[in-house]
Amino acid sequence: MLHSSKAIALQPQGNFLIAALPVDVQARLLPNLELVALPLGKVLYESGDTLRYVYFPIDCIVSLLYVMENGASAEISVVGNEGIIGVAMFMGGGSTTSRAIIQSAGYAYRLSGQKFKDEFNRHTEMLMLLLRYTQSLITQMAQTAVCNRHHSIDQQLCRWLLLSLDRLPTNCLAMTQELIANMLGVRREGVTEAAGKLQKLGVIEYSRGKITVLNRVLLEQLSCECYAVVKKETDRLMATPTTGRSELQQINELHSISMPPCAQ
Amino acid sequence: MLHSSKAIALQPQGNFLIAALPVDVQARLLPNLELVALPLGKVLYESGDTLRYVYFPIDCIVSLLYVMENGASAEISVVGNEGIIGVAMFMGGGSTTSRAIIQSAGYAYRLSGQKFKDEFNRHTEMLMLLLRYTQSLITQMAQTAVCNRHHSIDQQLCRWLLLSLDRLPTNCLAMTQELIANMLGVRREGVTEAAGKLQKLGVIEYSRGKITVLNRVLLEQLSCECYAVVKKETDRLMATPTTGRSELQQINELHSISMPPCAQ
DNA sequence: TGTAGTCTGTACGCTGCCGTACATAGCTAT
DNA sequence: ATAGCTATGTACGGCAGCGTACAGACTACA
Repeated sequence: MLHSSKAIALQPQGNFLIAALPVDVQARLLPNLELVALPLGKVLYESGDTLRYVYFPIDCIVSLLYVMENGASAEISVVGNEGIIGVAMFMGGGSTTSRAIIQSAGYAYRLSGQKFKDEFNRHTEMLMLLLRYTQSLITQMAQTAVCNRHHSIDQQLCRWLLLSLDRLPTNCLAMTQELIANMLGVRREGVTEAAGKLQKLGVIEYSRGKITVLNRVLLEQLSCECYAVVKKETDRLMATPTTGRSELQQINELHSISMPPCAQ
Repeated sequence: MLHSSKAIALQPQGNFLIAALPVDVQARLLPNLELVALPLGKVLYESGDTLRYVYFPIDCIVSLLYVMENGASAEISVVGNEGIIGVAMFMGGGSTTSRAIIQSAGYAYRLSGQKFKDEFNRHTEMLMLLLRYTQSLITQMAQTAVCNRHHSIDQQLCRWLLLSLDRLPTNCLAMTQELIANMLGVRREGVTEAAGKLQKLGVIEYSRGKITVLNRVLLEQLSCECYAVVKKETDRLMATPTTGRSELQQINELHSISMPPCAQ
Protein backbone atom coordinates (compact mmCIF):
# COMPACT_ATOMS: atom_id res chain seq x y z
CA MET A 1 0.00 0.00 0.00
CA LEU A 2 3.00 2.26 0.17
CA HIS A 3 3.05 3.07 -3.47
CA SER A 4 2.62 6.57 -4.83
CA SER A 5 -1.18 6.57 -4.96
CA LYS A 6 -1.20 6.13 -1.22
CA ALA A 7 0.81 9.30 -0.88
CA ILE A 8 -1.78 11.08 -2.98
CA ALA A 9 -4.66 9.72 -0.96
CA LEU A 10 -3.25 11.39 2.11
CA GLN A 11 -3.32 14.80 0.44
CA PRO A 12 -6.91 15.82 -0.16
CA GLN A 13 -5.52 19.32 -0.55
CA GLY A 14 -4.58 18.20 -4.04
CA ASN A 15 -7.95 19.62 -4.99
CA PHE A 16 -8.56 23.27 -4.28
CA LEU A 17 -12.20 22.96 -3.31
CA ILE A 18 -11.49 20.26 -0.78
CA ALA A 19 -8.52 22.19 0.53
CA ALA A 20 -10.69 25.25 1.03
CA LEU A 21 -13.16 23.43 3.27
CA PRO A 22 -12.98 23.65 7.05
CA VAL A 23 -10.82 20.89 8.48
CA ASP A 24 -13.69 19.15 10.25
CA VAL A 25 -15.62 18.84 6.98
CA GLN A 26 -12.49 17.60 5.26
CA ALA A 27 -12.01 15.00 7.96
CA ARG A 28 -15.54 13.72 7.53
CA LEU A 29 -15.23 13.57 3.74
CA LEU A 30 -11.86 11.87 3.71
CA PRO A 31 -12.96 8.26 4.38
CA ASN A 32 -15.50 8.54 1.59
CA LEU A 33 -13.08 9.81 -1.03
CA GLU A 34 -11.94 7.21 -3.52
CA LEU A 35 -8.78 7.86 -5.48
CA VAL A 36 -9.40 6.95 -9.10
CA ALA A 37 -7.14 6.99 -12.16
CA LEU A 38 -8.69 8.64 -15.18
CA PRO A 39 -7.21 7.83 -18.59
CA LEU A 40 -7.33 10.18 -21.55
CA GLY A 41 -10.68 10.07 -23.31
CA LYS A 42 -12.61 8.49 -20.45
CA VAL A 43 -16.16 9.80 -20.21
CA LEU A 44 -17.19 10.60 -16.64
CA TYR A 45 -20.75 11.22 -17.65
CA GLU A 46 -22.68 11.47 -20.86
CA SER A 47 -25.25 14.11 -21.77
CA GLY A 48 -28.44 13.31 -19.87
CA ASP A 49 -26.86 10.72 -17.56
CA THR A 50 -28.03 10.77 -13.98
CA LEU A 51 -24.95 11.54 -11.95
CA ARG A 52 -23.82 8.90 -9.49
CA TYR A 53 -20.58 10.49 -8.38
CA VAL A 54 -18.87 13.82 -8.21
CA TYR A 55 -15.16 14.06 -9.01
CA PHE A 56 -12.53 16.35 -7.56
CA PRO A 57 -9.65 16.44 -10.08
CA ILE A 58 -6.15 16.32 -8.66
CA ASP A 59 -3.87 16.39 -11.67
CA CYS A 60 -6.18 15.62 -14.56
CA ILE A 61 -8.08 18.01 -16.79
CA VAL A 62 -11.69 17.42 -17.65
CA SER A 63 -13.57 19.09 -20.47
CA LEU A 64 -17.26 19.77 -20.43
CA LEU A 65 -18.08 19.09 -24.03
CA TYR A 66 -21.32 19.55 -25.89
CA VAL A 67 -21.88 17.11 -28.71
CA MET A 68 -24.37 18.10 -31.36
CA GLU A 69 -26.82 15.88 -33.21
CA ASN A 70 -24.48 15.66 -36.19
CA GLY A 71 -21.56 14.70 -33.98
CA ALA A 72 -19.75 18.03 -34.09
CA SER A 73 -18.69 19.25 -30.69
CA ALA A 74 -17.61 22.27 -28.72
CA GLU A 75 -16.02 22.63 -25.36
CA ILE A 76 -18.08 24.58 -22.86
CA SER A 77 -15.54 24.81 -20.09
CA VAL A 78 -12.45 23.23 -18.60
CA VAL A 79 -12.12 21.87 -15.09
CA GLY A 80 -8.94 20.96 -13.25
CA ASN A 81 -7.86 20.75 -9.63
CA GLU A 82 -9.56 24.07 -8.94
CA GLY A 83 -12.97 22.54 -9.41
CA ILE A 84 -15.45 19.72 -9.30
CA ILE A 85 -17.12 17.59 -11.94
CA GLY A 86 -20.84 17.22 -11.38
CA VAL A 87 -22.25 20.57 -10.31
CA ALA A 88 -25.65 19.32 -11.48
CA MET A 89 -25.59 17.13 -8.37
CA PHE A 90 -26.00 20.07 -6.05
CA MET A 91 -27.65 22.44 -8.48
CA GLY A 92 -30.55 20.04 -8.39
CA GLY A 93 -30.75 18.97 -12.03
CA GLY A 94 -29.05 15.63 -11.54
CA SER A 95 -27.86 15.67 -15.13
CA THR A 96 -26.64 18.11 -17.76
CA THR A 97 -26.74 18.44 -21.52
CA SER A 98 -22.98 18.11 -21.76
CA ARG A 99 -20.46 15.33 -21.59
CA ALA A 100 -17.54 15.29 -19.17
CA ILE A 101 -14.47 13.81 -20.81
CA ILE A 102 -10.87 13.47 -19.65
CA GLN A 103 -8.72 15.83 -21.64
CA SER A 104 -5.53 15.12 -19.74
CA ALA A 105 -5.07 11.86 -17.86
CA GLY A 106 -4.48 11.83 -14.13
CA TYR A 107 -6.07 11.22 -10.78
CA ALA A 108 -9.18 12.49 -9.08
CA TYR A 109 -11.15 11.88 -5.92
CA ARG A 110 -14.49 10.32 -6.44
CA LEU A 111 -17.34 10.75 -3.99
CA SER A 112 -20.71 9.06 -4.15
CA GLY A 113 -23.59 11.36 -4.92
CA GLN A 114 -25.54 10.58 -1.79
CA LYS A 115 -22.64 11.13 0.58
CA PHE A 116 -21.90 14.35 -1.20
CA LYS A 117 -25.43 15.64 -0.97
CA ASP A 118 -25.63 14.80 2.72
CA GLU A 119 -22.58 16.87 3.38
CA PHE A 120 -23.71 19.61 1.04
CA ASN A 121 -26.99 20.06 2.83
CA ARG A 122 -25.44 20.03 6.26
CA HIS A 123 -22.73 22.60 5.81
CA THR A 124 -23.18 26.16 4.78
CA GLU A 125 -19.47 26.61 4.14
CA MET A 126 -19.46 23.87 1.56
CA LEU A 127 -22.57 25.24 -0.06
CA MET A 128 -21.16 28.73 -0.32
CA LEU A 129 -17.86 27.53 -1.64
CA LEU A 130 -19.41 25.36 -4.31
CA LEU A 131 -21.78 28.07 -5.39
CA ARG A 132 -18.91 30.48 -5.80
CA TYR A 133 -17.10 27.92 -7.85
CA THR A 134 -20.17 27.39 -9.97
CA GLN A 135 -20.28 31.07 -10.68
CA SER A 136 -16.72 30.95 -11.92
CA LEU A 137 -17.76 28.08 -14.14
CA ILE A 138 -20.60 30.20 -15.45
CA THR A 139 -18.13 32.96 -16.23
CA GLN A 140 -16.04 30.56 -18.20
CA MET A 141 -19.03 29.36 -20.21
CA ALA A 142 -20.15 32.88 -20.95
CA GLN A 143 -16.69 33.83 -22.12
CA THR A 144 -16.52 30.73 -24.29
CA ALA A 145 -19.70 31.87 -26.01
CA VAL A 146 -18.21 35.31 -26.65
CA CYS A 147 -14.90 33.88 -27.80
CA ASN A 148 -16.60 31.53 -30.23
CA ARG A 149 -18.40 34.44 -31.75
CA HIS A 150 -15.66 36.99 -32.09
CA HIS A 151 -12.15 35.58 -32.02
CA SER A 152 -9.90 33.80 -34.50
CA ILE A 153 -8.69 30.24 -34.16
CA ASP A 154 -5.22 31.61 -33.46
CA GLN A 155 -6.47 33.58 -30.49
CA GLN A 156 -8.66 30.78 -29.24
CA LEU A 157 -5.84 28.29 -29.35
CA CYS A 158 -3.80 30.62 -27.14
CA ARG A 159 -6.66 30.97 -24.71
CA TRP A 160 -7.17 27.23 -24.65
CA LEU A 161 -3.51 26.46 -24.06
CA LEU A 162 -3.40 28.92 -21.18
CA LEU A 163 -6.52 27.51 -19.56
CA SER A 164 -5.08 24.01 -19.80
CA LEU A 165 -1.67 25.11 -18.62
CA ASP A 166 -3.13 26.64 -15.48
CA ARG A 167 -4.50 23.24 -14.59
CA LEU A 168 -1.30 21.28 -15.04
CA PRO A 169 1.87 21.13 -12.97
CA THR A 170 4.09 21.20 -16.07
CA ASN A 171 4.38 23.44 -19.11
CA CYS A 172 3.77 20.45 -21.30
CA LEU A 173 0.50 19.04 -22.59
CA ALA A 174 -0.18 15.60 -24.03
CA MET A 175 -2.68 16.55 -26.67
CA THR A 176 -3.09 15.86 -30.37
CA GLN A 177 -4.22 18.60 -32.71
CA GLU A 178 -7.22 16.48 -33.56
CA LEU A 179 -8.30 16.56 -29.92
CA ILE A 180 -7.78 20.28 -29.59
CA ALA A 181 -9.84 20.79 -32.72
CA ASN A 182 -12.71 18.86 -31.15
CA MET A 183 -12.51 21.04 -28.07
CA LEU A 184 -12.45 24.30 -30.00
CA GLY A 185 -15.09 23.02 -32.38
CA VAL A 186 -12.97 23.68 -35.47
CA ARG A 187 -11.18 21.64 -38.15
CA ARG A 188 -8.00 19.85 -37.26
CA GLU A 189 -6.27 21.66 -40.14
CA GLY A 190 -7.17 24.96 -38.56
CA VAL A 191 -5.38 23.93 -35.39
CA THR A 192 -2.37 22.72 -37.40
CA GLU A 193 -2.08 26.11 -39.02
CA ALA A 194 -2.51 28.08 -35.80
CA ALA A 195 -0.08 25.83 -33.95
CA GLY A 196 2.39 26.21 -36.81
CA LYS A 197 2.37 29.97 -36.37
CA LEU A 198 2.96 29.65 -32.64
CA GLN A 199 5.82 27.26 -33.25
CA LYS A 200 7.47 29.65 -35.73
CA LEU A 201 7.24 32.37 -33.12
CA GLY A 202 8.96 30.10 -30.61
CA VAL A 203 5.96 30.19 -28.29
CA ILE A 204 5.39 26.45 -28.33
CA GLU A 205 7.11 23.33 -29.51
CA TYR A 206 5.25 20.18 -30.36
CA SER A 207 5.38 16.83 -32.04
CA ARG A 208 2.91 14.01 -32.20
CA GLY A 209 0.71 14.86 -29.29
CA LYS A 210 3.19 16.61 -27.04
CA ILE A 211 2.96 20.37 -26.75
CA THR A 212 5.51 22.28 -24.71
CA VAL A 213 4.94 25.94 -23.96
CA LEU A 214 8.22 27.83 -24.21
CA ASN A 215 7.10 31.43 -23.87
CA ARG A 216 4.06 31.88 -21.73
CA VAL A 217 4.27 35.65 -21.64
CA LEU A 218 4.05 35.89 -25.40
CA LEU A 219 1.25 33.31 -25.39
CA GLU A 220 -0.76 35.57 -23.12
CA GLN A 221 -0.13 38.54 -25.38
CA LEU A 222 -1.28 36.60 -28.43
CA SER A 223 -4.43 35.38 -26.69
CA CYS A 224 -7.68 37.27 -26.85
CA GLU A 225 -8.92 39.07 -23.75
CA CYS A 226 -11.07 36.07 -22.85
CA TYR A 227 -8.36 34.24 -20.95
CA ALA A 228 -7.56 37.21 -18.75
CA VAL A 229 -11.24 37.93 -18.09
CA VAL A 230 -11.90 34.39 -16.95
CA LYS A 231 -8.74 34.20 -14.88
CA LYS A 232 -9.32 37.49 -13.14
CA GLU A 233 -12.92 36.68 -12.31
CA THR A 234 -12.07 33.18 -11.14
CA ASP A 235 -9.34 34.54 -8.89
CA ARG A 236 -11.80 37.04 -7.46
CA LEU A 237 -14.45 34.43 -6.82
CA MET A 238 -12.22 31.73 -5.46
CA ALA A 239 -9.91 33.85 -3.36
CA THR A 240 -10.00 32.41 0.12
CA PRO A 241 -9.47 35.25 2.59
CA THR A 242 -8.85 32.83 5.44
CA THR A 243 -5.68 31.47 3.92
CA GLY A 244 -4.70 34.49 1.93
CA ARG A 245 -4.31 32.44 -1.23
CA SER A 246 -5.52 34.49 -4.13
CA GLU A 247 -4.05 32.87 -7.20
CA LEU A 248 -5.22 29.55 -8.51
CA GLN A 249 -1.78 28.85 -9.81
CA GLN A 250 -0.42 28.78 -6.30
CA ILE A 251 -2.76 25.90 -5.66
CA ASN A 252 -0.77 23.77 -8.04
CA GLU A 253 2.12 23.90 -5.63
CA LEU A 254 -0.06 22.30 -3.01
CA HIS A 255 -0.41 18.90 -4.55
CA SER A 256 2.68 16.87 -4.39
CA ILE A 257 2.21 14.44 -7.21
CA SER A 258 5.63 14.62 -8.76
CA MET A 259 5.70 13.85 -12.42
CA PRO A 260 8.57 14.43 -14.81
CA PRO A 261 7.80 16.99 -17.50
CA CYS A 262 6.18 15.40 -20.53
CA ALA A 263 6.38 11.94 -19.04
CA GLN A 264 2.74 10.95 -19.37
CA MET B 1 -54.36 53.45 -6.53
CA LEU B 2 -56.77 51.41 -8.61
CA HIS B 3 -54.80 51.69 -11.80
CA SER B 4 -53.37 48.72 -13.63
CA SER B 5 -50.04 48.58 -11.85
CA LYS B 6 -51.89 47.97 -8.61
CA ALA B 7 -53.50 44.95 -10.20
CA ILE B 8 -50.07 43.69 -11.11
CA ALA B 9 -48.69 44.23 -7.65
CA LEU B 10 -51.29 41.86 -6.30
CA GLN B 11 -50.12 39.07 -8.59
CA PRO B 12 -46.65 37.98 -7.61
CA GLN B 13 -47.36 34.83 -9.58
CA GLY B 14 -46.53 36.96 -12.60
CA ASN B 15 -43.06 35.61 -12.12
CA PHE B 16 -42.59 31.87 -12.26
CA LEU B 17 -39.97 31.63 -9.56
CA ILE B 18 -42.06 33.54 -7.08
CA ALA B 19 -45.12 31.56 -8.03
CA ALA B 20 -43.25 28.32 -7.40
CA LEU B 21 -42.37 29.25 -3.84
CA PRO B 22 -44.40 28.00 -0.87
CA VAL B 23 -47.17 30.42 0.01
CA ASP B 24 -45.69 31.35 3.36
CA VAL B 25 -42.43 32.40 1.74
CA GLN B 26 -44.40 34.32 -0.86
CA ALA B 27 -46.34 36.08 1.84
CA ARG B 28 -43.18 37.17 3.60
CA LEU B 29 -41.57 38.39 0.39
CA LEU B 30 -44.61 40.29 -0.84
CA PRO B 31 -44.29 43.47 1.25
CA ASN B 32 -40.68 43.78 0.16
CA LEU B 33 -41.35 43.50 -3.55
CA GLU B 34 -41.31 46.78 -5.45
CA LEU B 35 -43.02 46.93 -8.80
CA VAL B 36 -40.76 48.78 -11.22
CA ALA B 37 -41.18 49.78 -14.85
CA LEU B 38 -38.19 48.92 -17.02
CA PRO B 39 -37.83 50.77 -20.33
CA LEU B 40 -36.08 49.36 -23.35
CA GLY B 41 -32.32 49.69 -23.09
CA LYS B 42 -32.20 50.26 -19.36
CA VAL B 43 -29.16 48.68 -17.75
CA LEU B 44 -29.98 46.83 -14.52
CA TYR B 45 -26.34 46.24 -13.75
CA GLU B 46 -23.07 46.76 -15.50
CA SER B 47 -20.18 44.32 -15.71
CA GLY B 48 -18.44 44.30 -12.34
CA ASP B 49 -21.15 46.25 -10.51
CA THR B 50 -21.93 45.11 -7.00
CA LEU B 51 -25.55 44.04 -7.09
CA ARG B 52 -27.93 45.96 -4.90
CA TYR B 53 -31.18 44.35 -6.05
CA VAL B 54 -32.47 41.25 -7.69
CA TYR B 55 -35.26 41.52 -10.26
CA PHE B 56 -38.08 39.13 -11.04
CA PRO B 57 -39.31 39.96 -14.57
CA ILE B 58 -43.04 39.93 -15.11
CA ASP B 59 -43.51 40.88 -18.72
CA CYS B 60 -40.13 42.26 -19.73
CA ILE B 61 -37.19 40.46 -21.29
CA VAL B 62 -33.69 41.00 -20.02
CA SER B 63 -30.53 40.07 -21.87
CA LEU B 64 -27.29 39.13 -20.19
CA LEU B 65 -24.84 40.74 -22.53
CA TYR B 66 -21.09 40.56 -22.58
CA VAL B 67 -19.39 43.65 -23.91
CA MET B 68 -15.82 43.26 -25.11
CA GLU B 69 -12.97 45.71 -24.79
CA ASN B 70 -13.51 46.95 -28.33
CA GLY B 71 -17.21 47.47 -27.72
CA ALA B 72 -18.46 44.45 -29.64
CA SER B 73 -20.98 42.40 -27.74
CA ALA B 74 -22.66 39.04 -27.51
CA GLU B 75 -25.70 37.87 -25.63
CA ILE B 76 -25.00 35.13 -23.12
CA SER B 77 -28.57 34.34 -22.19
CA VAL B 78 -32.11 35.66 -22.06
CA VAL B 79 -34.26 36.01 -18.97
CA GLY B 80 -37.99 36.58 -18.77
CA ASN B 81 -40.73 35.83 -16.28
CA GLU B 82 -39.33 32.34 -15.83
CA GLY B 83 -36.28 33.70 -14.07
CA ILE B 84 -34.43 36.17 -11.94
CA ILE B 85 -31.83 38.83 -12.66
CA GLY B 86 -28.93 38.76 -10.26
CA VAL B 87 -27.98 35.13 -9.61
CA ALA B 88 -24.56 36.41 -8.53
CA MET B 89 -26.32 37.62 -5.41
CA PHE B 90 -26.89 34.12 -4.12
CA MET B 91 -24.08 32.42 -5.97
CA GLY B 92 -21.81 34.49 -3.79
CA GLY B 93 -19.91 36.49 -6.35
CA GLY B 94 -21.87 39.68 -5.86
CA SER B 95 -21.11 40.76 -9.41
CA THR B 96 -20.68 39.26 -12.86
CA THR B 97 -18.68 40.00 -15.99
CA SER B 98 -21.83 40.65 -17.97
CA ARG B 99 -24.31 43.48 -18.30
CA ALA B 100 -28.05 43.04 -17.76
CA ILE B 101 -30.00 45.14 -20.22
CA ILE B 102 -33.69 45.41 -20.97
CA GLN B 103 -34.40 43.88 -24.33
CA SER B 104 -38.15 44.26 -24.16
CA ALA B 105 -39.75 46.87 -21.94
CA GLY B 106 -42.12 45.90 -19.17
CA TYR B 107 -42.46 45.41 -15.45
CA ALA B 108 -40.51 43.51 -12.86
CA TYR B 109 -40.45 43.05 -9.12
CA ARG B 110 -37.42 44.44 -7.45
CA LEU B 111 -36.14 43.15 -4.13
CA SER B 112 -33.29 44.54 -2.12
CA GLY B 113 -30.23 42.35 -1.96
CA GLN B 114 -30.16 42.08 1.80
CA LYS B 115 -33.81 41.09 2.14
CA PHE B 116 -33.31 38.57 -0.57
CA LYS B 117 -30.27 37.00 1.01
CA ASP B 118 -32.01 36.76 4.36
CA GLU B 119 -34.80 34.80 2.79
CA PHE B 120 -32.45 32.75 0.69
CA ASN B 121 -30.46 31.58 3.67
CA ARG B 122 -33.53 30.79 5.72
CA HIS B 123 -35.43 28.64 3.27
CA THR B 124 -34.26 25.49 1.64
CA GLU B 125 -37.11 25.53 -0.87
CA MET B 126 -36.05 28.87 -2.22
CA LEU B 127 -32.44 27.78 -2.39
CA MET B 128 -33.26 24.61 -4.28
CA LEU B 129 -35.56 26.38 -6.67
CA LEU B 130 -33.05 29.08 -7.46
CA LEU B 131 -30.25 26.61 -7.93
CA ARG B 132 -32.33 24.64 -10.38
CA TYR B 133 -33.09 27.80 -12.24
CA THR B 134 -29.41 28.67 -12.30
CA GLN B 135 -28.68 25.34 -13.87
CA SER B 136 -31.15 26.07 -16.63
CA LEU B 137 -29.36 29.37 -17.12
CA ILE B 138 -26.08 27.49 -17.37
CA THR B 139 -27.61 25.26 -20.02
CA GLN B 140 -28.62 28.28 -22.01
CA MET B 141 -25.13 29.75 -21.82
CA ALA B 142 -23.52 26.50 -22.86
CA GLN B 143 -25.85 26.19 -25.81
CA THR B 144 -25.14 29.77 -26.80
CA ALA B 145 -21.46 28.93 -26.95
CA VAL B 146 -22.15 25.93 -29.18
CA CYS B 147 -24.55 27.87 -31.38
CA ASN B 148 -22.04 30.68 -31.86
CA ARG B 149 -19.49 28.19 -33.04
CA HIS B 150 -21.52 26.04 -35.39
CA HIS B 151 -24.67 27.64 -36.69
CA SER B 152 -25.51 30.22 -39.33
CA ILE B 153 -26.99 33.62 -38.67
CA ASP B 154 -30.24 32.38 -40.20
CA GLN B 155 -30.51 29.57 -37.70
CA GLN B 156 -29.46 31.71 -34.80
CA LEU B 157 -32.02 34.34 -35.61
CA CYS B 158 -34.71 31.66 -35.47
CA ARG B 159 -33.42 30.42 -32.14
CA TRP B 160 -33.31 33.94 -30.80
CA LEU B 161 -36.83 34.78 -31.92
CA LEU B 162 -38.17 31.63 -30.30
CA LEU B 163 -36.40 32.28 -27.02
CA SER B 164 -37.79 35.80 -26.95
CA LEU B 165 -41.24 34.68 -27.99
CA ASP B 166 -41.43 32.21 -25.12
CA ARG B 167 -40.96 35.09 -22.74
CA LEU B 168 -43.65 37.33 -24.16
CA PRO B 169 -47.42 37.09 -24.02
CA THR B 170 -47.80 38.08 -27.68
CA ASN B 171 -46.33 36.84 -30.94
CA CYS B 172 -44.97 40.26 -31.58
CA LEU B 173 -41.62 41.74 -30.62
CA ALA B 174 -40.59 45.38 -30.48
CA MET B 175 -37.06 45.03 -31.67
CA THR B 176 -34.91 46.72 -34.30
CA GLN B 177 -32.55 44.67 -36.41
CA GLU B 178 -29.70 46.72 -35.04
CA LEU B 179 -30.56 45.54 -31.54
CA ILE B 180 -30.87 41.92 -32.56
CA ALA B 181 -27.48 42.17 -34.25
CA ASN B 182 -25.95 43.36 -30.99
CA MET B 183 -27.48 40.41 -29.18
CA LEU B 184 -26.30 37.85 -31.69
CA GLY B 185 -22.94 39.55 -31.98
CA VAL B 186 -23.19 39.95 -35.75
CA ARG B 187 -23.55 42.79 -38.27
CA ARG B 188 -26.87 44.50 -38.61
CA GLU B 189 -26.78 43.73 -42.36
CA GLY B 190 -26.54 40.05 -41.54
CA VAL B 191 -29.75 40.28 -39.54
CA THR B 192 -31.42 42.23 -42.34
CA GLU B 193 -30.62 39.48 -44.77
CA ALA B 194 -31.70 36.64 -42.49
CA ALA B 195 -34.89 38.45 -41.56
CA GLY B 196 -35.57 39.10 -45.23
CA LYS B 197 -35.47 35.38 -45.93
CA LEU B 198 -37.86 34.66 -43.07
CA GLN B 199 -40.21 37.33 -44.32
CA LYS B 200 -40.21 35.89 -47.86
CA LEU B 201 -41.09 32.52 -46.36
CA GLY B 202 -44.00 34.11 -44.54
CA VAL B 203 -42.59 33.14 -41.16
CA ILE B 204 -42.36 36.67 -39.86
CA GLU B 205 -43.50 40.13 -40.79
CA TYR B 206 -41.72 43.24 -39.68
CA SER B 207 -41.30 46.92 -40.16
CA ARG B 208 -39.35 49.48 -38.24
CA GLY B 209 -38.80 47.64 -35.02
CA LYS B 210 -41.94 45.53 -34.93
CA ILE B 211 -41.55 41.86 -35.64
CA THR B 212 -44.61 39.63 -35.78
CA VAL B 213 -44.22 35.89 -35.91
CA LEU B 214 -46.78 34.41 -38.29
CA ASN B 215 -45.70 30.78 -38.47
CA ARG B 216 -44.11 29.52 -35.33
CA VAL B 217 -44.02 25.91 -36.41
CA LEU B 218 -41.93 26.73 -39.44
CA LEU B 219 -39.73 28.97 -37.32
CA GLU B 220 -38.96 26.01 -35.09
CA GLN B 221 -38.13 23.87 -38.09
CA LEU B 222 -35.77 26.48 -39.47
CA SER B 223 -34.02 26.93 -36.13
CA CYS B 224 -31.00 24.91 -35.16
CA GLU B 225 -31.32 22.24 -32.51
CA CYS B 226 -30.17 24.67 -29.85
CA TYR B 227 -33.58 26.09 -29.13
CA ALA B 228 -35.15 22.70 -28.56
CA VAL B 229 -32.25 21.54 -26.39
CA VAL B 230 -32.53 24.57 -24.13
CA LYS B 231 -36.30 24.39 -23.95
CA LYS B 232 -36.42 20.70 -23.16
CA GLU B 233 -33.79 20.98 -20.46
CA THR B 234 -35.38 24.07 -18.94
CA ASP B 235 -38.75 22.33 -18.84
CA ARG B 236 -37.15 19.35 -17.15
CA LEU B 237 -35.37 21.47 -14.58
CA MET B 238 -38.19 23.83 -13.80
CA ALA B 239 -41.05 21.38 -13.82
CA THR B 240 -42.79 21.72 -10.46
CA PRO B 241 -44.20 18.33 -9.51
CA THR B 242 -46.33 19.86 -6.76
CA THR B 243 -48.47 21.77 -9.20
CA GLY B 244 -48.01 19.53 -12.20
CA ARG B 245 -47.01 22.44 -14.39
CA SER B 246 -44.38 21.21 -16.77
CA GLU B 247 -44.27 23.78 -19.54
CA LEU B 248 -42.89 27.23 -19.06
CA GLN B 249 -45.25 28.56 -21.64
CA GLN B 250 -48.17 27.71 -19.43
CA ILE B 251 -46.72 30.12 -16.94
CA ASN B 252 -47.46 32.95 -19.27
CA GLU B 253 -51.13 32.35 -18.74
CA LEU B 254 -50.65 32.95 -15.05
CA HIS B 255 -49.87 36.59 -15.20
CA SER B 256 -52.81 38.71 -15.98
CA ILE B 257 -51.24 41.80 -17.42
CA SER B 258 -53.38 42.30 -20.45
CA MET B 259 -51.73 44.09 -23.30
CA PRO B 260 -52.97 44.44 -26.85
CA PRO B 261 -50.73 42.72 -29.40
CA CYS B 262 -47.98 45.02 -30.62
CA ALA B 263 -49.22 47.90 -28.51
CA GLN B 264 -46.02 48.67 -26.64
C1' DT C 1 13.35 -4.34 -40.29
C1' DG C 2 9.54 -3.56 -42.32
C1' DT C 3 4.75 -2.43 -42.22
C1' DA C 4 0.61 -0.53 -40.45
C1' DG C 5 -1.29 3.13 -38.13
C1' DT C 6 -1.33 7.68 -36.26
C1' DC C 7 -0.22 12.43 -36.43
C1' DT C 8 1.00 16.50 -38.94
C1' DG C 9 1.70 19.51 -43.15
C1' DT C 10 -0.06 21.55 -47.36
C1' DA C 11 -3.07 22.78 -51.02
C1' DC C 12 -7.38 24.46 -53.33
C1' DG C 13 -11.90 25.94 -54.26
C1' DC C 14 -16.05 27.42 -51.78
C1' DT C 15 -19.01 29.95 -48.74
C1' DG C 16 -20.55 32.74 -44.94
C1' DC C 17 -19.71 36.63 -42.74
C1' DC C 18 -17.26 40.99 -42.32
C1' DG C 19 -16.20 46.00 -43.30
C1' DT C 20 -17.66 49.62 -45.76
C1' DA C 21 -20.51 52.50 -48.37
C1' DC C 22 -24.63 54.37 -49.81
C1' DA C 23 -29.65 54.37 -51.14
C1' DT C 24 -34.47 54.28 -49.86
C1' DA C 25 -38.40 54.24 -46.97
C1' DG C 26 -41.13 55.38 -42.98
C1' DC C 27 -41.86 58.01 -38.73
C1' DT C 28 -41.89 62.58 -36.07
C1' DA C 29 -41.71 67.15 -34.86
C1' DT C 30 -42.04 71.90 -35.77
C1' DA D 1 -45.67 69.97 -45.48
C1' DT D 2 -40.99 69.36 -45.06
C1' DA D 3 -36.90 68.51 -42.89
C1' DG D 4 -34.43 65.32 -40.15
C1' DC D 5 -33.82 61.13 -38.12
C1' DT D 6 -34.12 56.26 -37.75
C1' DA D 7 -34.75 51.78 -39.71
C1' DT D 8 -34.10 48.89 -43.50
C1' DG D 9 -32.29 47.34 -48.16
C1' DT D 10 -28.47 46.46 -51.29
C1' DA D 11 -24.01 46.00 -53.11
C1' DC D 12 -19.06 44.65 -53.34
C1' DG D 13 -14.45 43.31 -52.24
C1' DG D 14 -11.94 40.69 -48.79
C1' DC D 15 -10.92 36.96 -45.78
C1' DA D 16 -11.30 33.40 -42.28
C1' DG D 17 -12.59 29.02 -41.88
C1' DC D 18 -14.72 24.89 -44.12
C1' DG D 19 -14.68 20.46 -46.83
C1' DT D 20 -11.88 17.65 -49.17
C1' DA D 21 -7.85 15.44 -50.67
C1' DC D 22 -3.43 13.68 -50.24
C1' DA D 23 1.53 13.53 -48.95
C1' DG D 24 5.07 13.12 -45.60
C1' DA D 25 6.76 12.06 -40.91
C1' DC D 26 6.99 9.68 -36.84
C1' DT D 27 5.76 5.56 -33.80
C1' DA D 28 4.73 1.07 -32.51
C1' DC D 29 4.49 -3.43 -33.09
C1' DA D 30 5.21 -7.67 -35.43
